[in-house]
Amino acid sequence: MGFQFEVLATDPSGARLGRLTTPHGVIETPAFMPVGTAATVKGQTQQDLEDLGVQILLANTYHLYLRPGHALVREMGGLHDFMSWPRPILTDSGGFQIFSLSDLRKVGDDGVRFRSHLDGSEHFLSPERALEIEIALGADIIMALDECIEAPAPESRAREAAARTLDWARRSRDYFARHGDAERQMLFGIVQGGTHAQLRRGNADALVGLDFRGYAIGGLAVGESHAVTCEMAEVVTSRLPADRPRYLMGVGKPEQILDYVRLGVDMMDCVLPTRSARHGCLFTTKGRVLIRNARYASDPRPLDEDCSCAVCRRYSRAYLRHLYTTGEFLATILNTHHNLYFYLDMMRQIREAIRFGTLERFRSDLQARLT
RNA sequence: GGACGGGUGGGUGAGUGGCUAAAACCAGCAGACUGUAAAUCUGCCGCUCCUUGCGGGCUACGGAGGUUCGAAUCCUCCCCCGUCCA
Repeated sequence: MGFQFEVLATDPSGARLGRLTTPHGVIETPAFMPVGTAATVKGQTQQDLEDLGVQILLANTYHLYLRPGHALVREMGGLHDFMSWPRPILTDSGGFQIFSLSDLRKVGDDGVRFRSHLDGSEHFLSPERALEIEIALGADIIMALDECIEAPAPESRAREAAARTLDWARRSRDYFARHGDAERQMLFGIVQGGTHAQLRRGNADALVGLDFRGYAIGGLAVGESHAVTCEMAEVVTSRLPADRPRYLMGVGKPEQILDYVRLGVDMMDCVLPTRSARHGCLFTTKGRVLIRNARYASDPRPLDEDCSCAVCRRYSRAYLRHLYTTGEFLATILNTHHNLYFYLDMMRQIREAIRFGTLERFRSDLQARLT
C-alpha cells in the first residue's frame, strides 16, 4: 500500500493531528510544505532541508515543464532522483500560474494557452497535459489543474472558474485512472468558488463526489481579508470527508497558520518564509524583524533569543544585517534557513499541542507574542 | 610659464537662460511580500515652518562680482583638479 492517511487525534476546534504515508516517507500533519518551484528551495541545499526536518517539498509543473522539461526529469529518474530529494514531493499543476501570469495566458474550457515568461513562446496546458507532465515528474502528490482567480471576484466570474475547475477535476481523475499509478502517486482535486460561500459549498460537494484521495482549497489568500479566507476555508473543510487530507493552498502568514489548522486543514504551503527571507523579512517568536533596519547595525544579540536554529545559535543581528545590506549570498542562505526553521518549528509545536490537548493554550500564547 | 579640458546635492553623473530643489543610477532610511515571471517591488531622500498640501520660507550647482524680468547655464576675475607643451 503506497499511501495511507490516518487522523490520530482531533482538537475541539477542529484541528487534526494526522499521518500521511507515501512511498517516500511519512508526513506528519498539520504540515507546512516549503516551496521549491524549480526543484530547489532557493538558498537551501537538500541536506539543509533534511536537517531542518522538511517533510515534503512543493515543486511546480509549469516551471519544470518549461525548464528543464518533464521529459528530461523523467529520463533522470524522476524529480526525486533528479534533485536528490528522498522525501515526499507535491507538484502544483500550474493553476496558480493561470492567476499570476494573467497577462501571459488565455483560459478556455479546454485548457490554458500560456506565453512563456522566459522567452514568450506559446504553450498549452490542459488538465490532461498537466497530469501527463506531473506523472512524468513523479511527485508523490499531484494536483489537478484548476483556475485560480483573484479576490474579490464577481460571483459570475467565480462561478465560471469553479465550474471549469470542477470539469477539469473530472477530466483529471479520468486521465489519471487511465494513465496514472495510484500506488505511486496521489491525485488531489481543488475546490474553487472565490469568496462566495454557496459556490464553495456546491463546488466542494461536487468535488467530493468525484472521490479524490485528497482535497485542496484553492483561490484563497489572493486579495481578500483573512476573515474571509477563514470563512471560505471553513465552509469547505466542513464539507470534506474526514478521512482524506486537506490542503489549503498558498498560505499563510505565521500568525494565520494556526487559524487554518483549527479549521481542520492538514497541509499548507507558502512562499512567504523563503521569499521574505530573501527580502530581509525574518519571522521570530516576537514578530517580524526587518533585518536591514539601521537599529540592528550594532546589535550583538541573536536574531531570536528563543530560537534554536543554526543561525540564531551562531550569528548576531549585526552580522545578519551586514550580510543583507552588502548583498552577500550568505544572507539569503541564513535568512531562509531561519524562516523555514521558524515555520517548521511552529508546526511541530502545533502538532504537539494537538496531541496533548493544549492547542488552546498554545493559541493564546502565540497571539500574545505575534501581535 | 603656456594650451586645452573640467569643478553640480553623501558618491557617480545629466543638465548649457525660465517647465530645476536640479534627470538617472548608487549609497542611505522606511515599508510591502501568502499554490515564486520576485536576490523583487514601493515610498522617502537640502534645511525649515505649518492648517501636511500638486502648501509657505530659506539655502544650493568651486569663490567673488556682473549681465538679465529671470543664471547651475552668459561675462569678468580668482581658487582648485586633470592632460599636454615648455
